[in-house]
Amino acid sequence: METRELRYFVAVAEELHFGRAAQRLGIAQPPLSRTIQQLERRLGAALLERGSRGVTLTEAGSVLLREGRAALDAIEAAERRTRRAALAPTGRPGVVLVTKAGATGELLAKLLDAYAAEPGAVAVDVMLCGIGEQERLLRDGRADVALLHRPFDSTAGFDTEELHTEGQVVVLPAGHPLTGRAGVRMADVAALPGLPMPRWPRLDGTFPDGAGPPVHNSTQLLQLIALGRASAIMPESVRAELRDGLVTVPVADAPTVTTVIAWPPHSRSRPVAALVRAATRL
Amino acid sequence: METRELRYFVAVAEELHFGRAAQRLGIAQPPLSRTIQQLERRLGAALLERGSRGVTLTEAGSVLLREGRAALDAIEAAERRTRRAALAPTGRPGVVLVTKAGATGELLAKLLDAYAAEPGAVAVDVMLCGIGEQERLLRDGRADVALLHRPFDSTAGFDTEELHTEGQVVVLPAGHPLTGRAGVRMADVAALPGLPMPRWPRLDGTFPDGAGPPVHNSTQLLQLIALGRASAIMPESVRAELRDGLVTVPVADAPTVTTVIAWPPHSRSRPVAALVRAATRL
DNA sequence: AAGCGGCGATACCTCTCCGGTATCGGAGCA
DNA sequence: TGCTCCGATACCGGAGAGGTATCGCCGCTT
Repeated sequence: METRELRYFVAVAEELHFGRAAQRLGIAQPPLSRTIQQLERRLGAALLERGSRGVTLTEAGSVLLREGRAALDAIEAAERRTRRAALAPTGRPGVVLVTKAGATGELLAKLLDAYAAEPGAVAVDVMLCGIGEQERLLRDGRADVALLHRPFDSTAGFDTEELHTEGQVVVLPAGHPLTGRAGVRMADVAALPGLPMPRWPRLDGTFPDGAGPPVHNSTQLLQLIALGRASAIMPESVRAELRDGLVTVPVADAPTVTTVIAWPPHSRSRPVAALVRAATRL
Repeated sequence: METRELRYFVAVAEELHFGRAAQRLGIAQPPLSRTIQQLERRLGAALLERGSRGVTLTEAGSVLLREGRAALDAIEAAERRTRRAALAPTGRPGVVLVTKAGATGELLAKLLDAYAAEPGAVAVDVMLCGIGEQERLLRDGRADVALLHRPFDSTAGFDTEELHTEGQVVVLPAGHPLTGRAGVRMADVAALPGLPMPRWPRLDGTFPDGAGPPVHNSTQLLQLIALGRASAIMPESVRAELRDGLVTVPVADAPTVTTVIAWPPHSRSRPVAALVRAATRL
């Protein structure tokens, strides 16, 4: 199977429309139709059901969509990492570390310091990204290593080491009645009147239904809380970056949050290994 | 990057010789040279150092070899799993489970029974293979799920669930002096006079250096032990399949062996998920 | 029922590029 | 100074990728 065929199929499977897929690929529709037919013939499998009511995926088609995306990511990763390896004139390509903006501020600083002190340390580019983007960046080779937070981020398919585990706190506007309490439970804060939990965007950019305000990053969120429009359950370490007007109360039965360092299993290059070693020693 | 280019590069990188690589690929040498040059130009990276003393990999080349192999495996896996999904006329493709021959006999039987009792269970093809082959089969799509044994097998890049943990025992010929002991330590059995530890083949089929007899499977090994030519440290569960003339003694400080069920992270098809669920309920 | 629009398949052409053969050029070696 | 080994280059023929024009089918409209 050629990369081109796979790219074409994924486009059609995502659009479920040959014309639009062709446009997206920057080619005409007939060669696309022909390529997909060829692919189906070579695989000996019907991938698409062409009804008059548009195109649908067969069972085999949805398997190929899932697996094909992963394969295309792997190819893209190979390409990008090779390019980066070649850029480094000294034979020591830099490492790209990705983490969520606003999280792990202190831990990250300590990690970078600890690694930089090692003999043979190479440059570490820090990349900050939004919620849920890290996995994709790690998978397609734009990043080499990531700091993830379980259970929010999925670590499926990566090697990981646990770095830090912490409880969660509820963040409230100063002066809220619960503020005086030494600790609360999930049930106490699940539906505070007038202070709904915020909604975070999904990977495709849309928001789930619900009462809470949509937010894109933790700065927005903290501001909304200070304004008395929301409350949120967050890892303890947000305390370090709290502004005036915000108070935290520990939530006894909230799931604990574990910060892990993650990397693609095949890419255990020397710099990544050293970075992981430095991290586990913190 | 096209699959063809990647396949060609991997062949050359493995052979370190354009002529032999071309032969292996079934093409002539000139188109191969040309394709590699094109790939290098498009990547903007020198992949191979052409010296008069043969070909060597550059830093970027070894990155592409590592990543490229993974990518090719992913493509092969996509192809195979799609073909298999299409073969099943009922919309319920069978699942291929792979495990080492001679291991996990009882556990496997229980797992298959438990899964078969589930509603909507599909056919499970059991594949038995040699040491260290499972990971490759899982990665390139010939298998969907595997029973692995940590710490012997690497689970890098797979999702896993632990099923069973057990200690290890030393297997000795009946009548050996240590036989009467209730337990021993690693130091006691590390170098028994006349009973060396066997040597298992590496992935490439060669054997490490050492005194012990080379063996390919546990039947051979147990026979050699019965003949008084070797001893071995193995998981407790071998007791179930011991023949006459063999005795086991627990080894207190041997690392414990964990049987895990593993699957590729992207391939969480419904049948695989059901199989994993059945396994964790055992 | 006839007409129309949307969409994928087909027909046919062009040109790129893949693979083959023949040959070159440089490095080691006798 | 040849000889050999090996990768690069030159050049050619054919498969195939992509383009345009058009067909055929289905559903909707009037």
